Amino acid sequence: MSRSTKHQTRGVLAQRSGVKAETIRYYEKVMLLSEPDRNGGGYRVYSEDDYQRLCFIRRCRDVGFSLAEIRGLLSLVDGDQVSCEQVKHLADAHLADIAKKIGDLKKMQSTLRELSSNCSGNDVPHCPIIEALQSA
Amino acid sequence: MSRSTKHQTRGVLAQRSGVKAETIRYYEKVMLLSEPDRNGGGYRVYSEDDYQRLCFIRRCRDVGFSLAEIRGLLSLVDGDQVSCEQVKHLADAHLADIAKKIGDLKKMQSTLRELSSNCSGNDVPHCPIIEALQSA
DNA sequence: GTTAAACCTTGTAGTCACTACAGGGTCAAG
DNA sequence: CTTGACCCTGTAGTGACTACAAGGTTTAAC
Repeated sequence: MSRSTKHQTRGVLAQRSGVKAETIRYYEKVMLLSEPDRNGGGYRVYSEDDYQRLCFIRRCRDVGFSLAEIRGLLSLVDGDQVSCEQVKHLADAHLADIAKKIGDLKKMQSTLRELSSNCSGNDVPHCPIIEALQSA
Repeated sequence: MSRSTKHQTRGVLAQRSGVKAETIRYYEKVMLLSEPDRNGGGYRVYSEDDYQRLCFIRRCRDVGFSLAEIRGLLSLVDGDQVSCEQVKHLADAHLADIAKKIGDLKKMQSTLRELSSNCSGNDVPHCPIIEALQSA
């Protein structure tokens, strides 16, 4: 471990990882990240391993995993007990979640599009969108 | 107003509207619903107008409007100043939101699907999903 | 050497839209 | 008259942050 990799403050880690500095503190609080070392002034000092772990978390968030799901994935990684079976199960469950959310949003979209298409957008007192919502 | 329409307790309103009883109390707290009359024992007693308003709110929620957006729509309705212009603007802004959310979810979906397709799901120690998330 | 900016520290409170109690009071049926 | 289903209040919890306030540290410039 070179000296430079231990010189990362929270802000540097934030910039490199794309995770906001305050969010890093939050991840520490909810124990996704372990408590880092401190320098003389009490500043957090992060290692390259911390950086890797944070990037893993960010990528998981990017594909929509919840922090609870990420905790599960991390415990598999941490325990050296990574089996495809469990990971694929988590991923596929999450894919089902995503599909459901997309379905729900598409339903909203088509309903609202239909309402909107009946509405001229002119400055008239009777709005078909409102009327539909009032008595659908 | 007949006697029966003034006899609705919170539970009855909940059942009829499909909004949970606790949620009705919450809507009163955040002032989407005005404070209803009370009976001798202090129970809330709702009118048919309250029912209509609650259904309007529920339909708005069904198409994904936030409570803030609904507040905007309700103030237009309450003020008798419903112009298509403003309503359509709100609806179209919300449609843009929905479209963005669908886009984001689809991106997650395709990324995660690709990861998942590389994973056999067998009980082996190296999982390509995890490896991809660790070093993408 | 000092000073100012830019960073960091802590704890706490706010966001959104509910949901879930605890600890009581009221009402309707039998 | 008792039982059970409903209702009342206030408060705290959810998820995943975000935004302070009130201070301490570091670093760069002058």
